[in-house]
Amino acid sequence: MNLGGVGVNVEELEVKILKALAHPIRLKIVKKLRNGTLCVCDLNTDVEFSQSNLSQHLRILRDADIVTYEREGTKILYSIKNEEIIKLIDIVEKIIFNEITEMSKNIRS
Amino acid sequence: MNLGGVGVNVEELEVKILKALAHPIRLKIVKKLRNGTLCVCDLNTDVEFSQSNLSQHLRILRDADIVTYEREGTKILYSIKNEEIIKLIDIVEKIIFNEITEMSKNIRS
DNA sequence: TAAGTATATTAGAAAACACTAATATACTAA
DNA sequence: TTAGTATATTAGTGTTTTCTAATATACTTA
Repeated sequence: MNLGGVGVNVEELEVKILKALAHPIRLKIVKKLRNGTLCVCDLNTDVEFSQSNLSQHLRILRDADIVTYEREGTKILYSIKNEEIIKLIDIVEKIIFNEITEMSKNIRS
Repeated sequence: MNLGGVGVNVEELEVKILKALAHPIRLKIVKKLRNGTLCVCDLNTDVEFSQSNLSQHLRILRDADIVTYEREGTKILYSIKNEEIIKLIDIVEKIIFNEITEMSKNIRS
């Protein structure tokens, strides 16, 4: 695809989205944002990751156009940029839910 | 989630699916399989990747439960295990399509 | 059984990614 | 202007992923 003289590789962008979501911390961040806007400080309540680390993951999500942010006073508020992202995650959850349900059937039989 | 004494980490499985799809070659493989079953030899027509490399990527897709395979004579036929996977990819495509459409609007204005 | 075809596995080197610690930036309030 | 709070960036190191080349396995057919 080529728009206005700017070469764009669709597959590359698709992979970028998937890659950005394919990390436990980043997936957790996006899931938290599913319920609405949060500031970095809210996201940072997790002990699992350091502030620096969180910030780096947020950058990857920004670069992949998965989240946007805006300043509000001293805080930075993050939100999911695109409703479709939520659908994507919902589907992944559904896939795993079905998989586990299937597994449990096999275990019991 | 804990089923039948087997500890299962949902998030981990979700990440595994996303990770498996988050590679240009693997995404291409899955897209080819979207239209139906193919043998490794069909997938291997691409010059982009070697036989060995293809085989390794197929393994990753199998491990993530994205594809299944069955032998038919001398060939191995691969197919997508789960219809939901197709929906997932369709959504990723849609996200990028919208993104690019939006981009092109901004370029022209 | 031997040779051929299709596919998988292994080993090892190069590239990409992720984390920690330290430092920088950008606001706000005193 | 100074100090304080919130967030981002950088550098460096350890870990994971990816690729290539070589080899192994599993069928089939002569």
